[in-house]
Parts: sequence; C-alpha cells; structure tokens
Amino acid sequence: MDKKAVTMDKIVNLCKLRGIIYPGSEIYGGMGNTWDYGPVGVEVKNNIKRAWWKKFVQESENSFGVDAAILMNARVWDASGHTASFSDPKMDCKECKTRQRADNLIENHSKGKVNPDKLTQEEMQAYIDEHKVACPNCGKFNWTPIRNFNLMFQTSRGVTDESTNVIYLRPETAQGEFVNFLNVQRTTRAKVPFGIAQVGKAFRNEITPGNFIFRTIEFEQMEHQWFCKEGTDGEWYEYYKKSAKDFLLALGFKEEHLRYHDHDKLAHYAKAACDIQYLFPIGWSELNGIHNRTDYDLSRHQEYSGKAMGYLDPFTNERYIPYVIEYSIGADRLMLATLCEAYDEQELEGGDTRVVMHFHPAIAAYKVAVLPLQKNLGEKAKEIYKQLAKYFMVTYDEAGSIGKRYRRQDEIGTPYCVTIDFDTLENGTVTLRDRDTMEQVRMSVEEVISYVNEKILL
RNA sequence: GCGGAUGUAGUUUAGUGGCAAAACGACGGCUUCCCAAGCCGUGGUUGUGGGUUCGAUUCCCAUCAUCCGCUCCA
Repeated sequence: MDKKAVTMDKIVNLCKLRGIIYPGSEIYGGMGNTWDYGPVGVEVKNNIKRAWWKKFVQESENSFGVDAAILMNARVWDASGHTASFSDPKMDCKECKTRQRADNLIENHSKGKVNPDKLTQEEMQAYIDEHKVACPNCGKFNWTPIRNFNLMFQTSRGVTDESTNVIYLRPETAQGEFVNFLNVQRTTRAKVPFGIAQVGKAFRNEITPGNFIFRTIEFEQMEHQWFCKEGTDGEWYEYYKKSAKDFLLALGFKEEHLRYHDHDKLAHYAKAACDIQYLFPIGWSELNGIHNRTDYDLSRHQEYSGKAMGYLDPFTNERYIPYVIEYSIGADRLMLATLCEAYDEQELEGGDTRVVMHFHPAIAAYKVAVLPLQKNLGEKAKEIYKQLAKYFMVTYDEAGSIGKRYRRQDEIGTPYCVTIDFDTLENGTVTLRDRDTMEQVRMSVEEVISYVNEKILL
C-alpha cells in the first residue's frame, strides 16, 4: 500500500485504541510532548531495543554495553560543550511575531566583525539597542528583551537551591560512554578498535512541534560509539553507515523508504555527519545519525578532568586518543518509523477493510494469540497458553467471533494465532494462522513452539 | 514561546441557555467449529478552573491539551 495513505492521525488513534501509546498524564489534561507506552507498546519498544542490542552488542565481536547514570557531574557538560552552546539567546519581534536568535542578528548586522559568542546577554542586548538592529523578517525594531532558552533540564542536588548544586538531566547519552571509556577498556581488556553501546533516556527542554513521538522532551537513545585510530576513522564511518541501514532493512524497512542525507552544517565536534532518513507521513525526516566525532570528546574530558584519556597500543607502544564513530538512533523515533512502516489497510471482499500491522515477528508485542473457538474450550486453551508463555509473549482472547478476534490481533501485529477446537481435545493439535498470508496450518503445540521460535529470530 | 483553529462516551460525530443523542467499539449474558453474524443488557460531573445567569455543555475570562503555521532542533 502506498505510504501516502498512512497518516499520523491514524497511527495516533490506533496506538491509543490498542494500548500501544497513550498521551502522557492524560487524566490531568495531558502534558505536552510526553507519551506513555501501554501494554502493547512497551513490548514492541523493548523488542526494538533488544533487536538493536543484539545486532550491535551481542553479535558484535568487540562491542560492550554500559548503562550510565542520567545525572552526571555538571563538569561533564562543561567538557562536552553543552553548558556553553546548548542554549540560545532569543527575542520575539512584537510587530511580525517571529522569533529570532540574538547572536545570529548581531553576527549578521556586524557582518562577522563582532563575535556574539564572546558577549554576555547584557552586552548582546546593548549592541542590539545601540545599533537598532531591525527584524530581518519585517524590518521593524520592536523586540522583547533577550531571553535565554537553555535546552538542558536543570535540577538541583541536595535540599537547598544553591546554584553550586545545579545539575542537569543528560541531554544526550553519549557522554556516559565517553567518561567510561577507560573503565570499559581496562575491565574488558579490549583493544582498539572496540565499541561501547548504551540504551537510555535523555532529556531536552525544547520547544517542540508535536508529530506524536517524533520529538519529545524525554526520549530514549540507542548509541554505539566505536573507538578507533585516527586514519582508520573514514573507513569505520562508512562501515557504520552501512551497518545502520542493514539493521533497518533486517527489521523489515523497505529500501525505498530510507535514504542517506549528508550534513552540510556540522556540529562543533564533528568531522563528518550523515543521517539516515525515513519517509514518515510528515515527509523525509531524520531517523538516525552517524557522526565522526574525532578525538574531540575524549580530548575534552582529558582537558577538563585532568585524567589521561589516551590508549596505549600494546603492539606499537604508541599512546594516542582514539577517534570516535558514533551511531545514534532514537528508540522512540524508530518505534514511530516501525509503526508507520508496519501499518497497512487491506480491502477485503464485501468492502470491509482490516488494519494490519506487519511487524517483524521479532518486534511484535505478542508472538502468538491463543483463541478457543468456543468458550467451553477455554480450559484447554488456557493450558496451551501457559505452555507457550514459557517461550515467548502470548495473549489470550475468547470474546466475540473468531473473525473479530483475528482482526484484533492483526491491529496489534500479532504474527500468529492458534485456535483451539474439539480436535485439540482429541489429539492435541491446533490451527496456526499466519497474519500476513491468512493461511492456516494444523500442527502440534510442540511444532508451534519450534516454528515460532525460528520465525522470531532476527 | 508567538499567531490561528479546535476540545461532547473508548473512537467518529450530532445537538441544545432548561432531563445530553447516534453509530461503531468495549464489557456481561444467550447463540456460534475458523476471518467484523444475530438477540438482550450495561456506559457520561460535555478538557480543567472561575465568572454572568433562577439555571451554562451552550455566553465570557483564564488555564491545559491537540492540530496548522512560525520558531527551535548535537
């Protein structure tokens, strides 16, 4: 089916209806840009994270996981550059209601002669007032005062609100890998090149457009940092560009819904940056990023912490700070892409449509739904449910006609349904129905277990 | 954070300054051996908080949320 038929509205409605994702704090009227995963959604999201971990840790020869604290020493963010540059001085034009960055206005007005990064907020305000810097949109001079928008969530350590105790909720997970670089290297005795992976929450106090879970103030990142020697970084950069895309293809993404997008404007730490974009219902948008972060992060931590962050090459006895190839993908954003990619509406005979979520069996919340054809078969069905639940997530439904129950499972993407009938009581066999082909096969419960176990391998 | 629009059952929508409706869905019961069958029964402080009024879901204000545009986006 054509991608244009998938709308964000349909995805949001299905998610709420089927327990995938609900609006955050809904009974209090909601909380902007937060969403809660429901019983089905949490399974799907966990499966996505597990699939990613399998590919980049479990099946990787030389990558290791960490789970670092969300709250980090505030000096970490001085070193990473976030304290200085993760906030923007902004002003609103009262005439045309647009918002502008004060630093950009000053830089443009002075034709590059004044470096706004070296000015305080008061100095920037003074410059704009003195030179009557006009709004680039409407040409008028009628600004609100400069307000600083810091994208890091602040909180404070301890019971008093003294500024010395200010700490931040991490705005990215990457620093947790960098500050543990030496710990991981020593304890695993890993030799460069090697990788450190982490899945965890990050927080950004952004003024965000909605687009469901595409951008939220609290989100989960899956990151893999590959430490390698300068000179080999270009090669590894290309390698991870390919790996990142291969992972998506293995999850079932169509090649034509993915594309590479090189950055023309690079972040302060990056030598090269490339996104993989996905064709969301809102258009092509970033799904993940591959960055060549050079030795920027480890060097900065060496500078700020005073600890030597170099790696001593055991073959050459050469000491150097490794380069880092970062592969970063948002778990929630990948969840959204997975929902969009899986969504399908099928026309059936008689003008009916059924919604089917074509999740890869490894990603689907429930692998099997157990459905007794009649309620008086419920006892046997529950017995089989318990048998299957030892191996994978199973769900159970005995309400309504069998066709209605199939469709409920189709809407949450359950790949297989087994029905229990009177023959099951006789010989223990069940009918296994395939979500995608709608074909039915008779088999024993043991055969169901081995069949499904094979299908849910990624 | 700015401008505009919107907010009624789980969902989609009616409707009214004077007892709040329908369809679908959900749940319980009857029926039913494989793709939305049928019958019976069950549902709401009209987003939240104020104000005007004898009386507000309806009019006014605030607030919260959603959508569109701006802005932002390591």
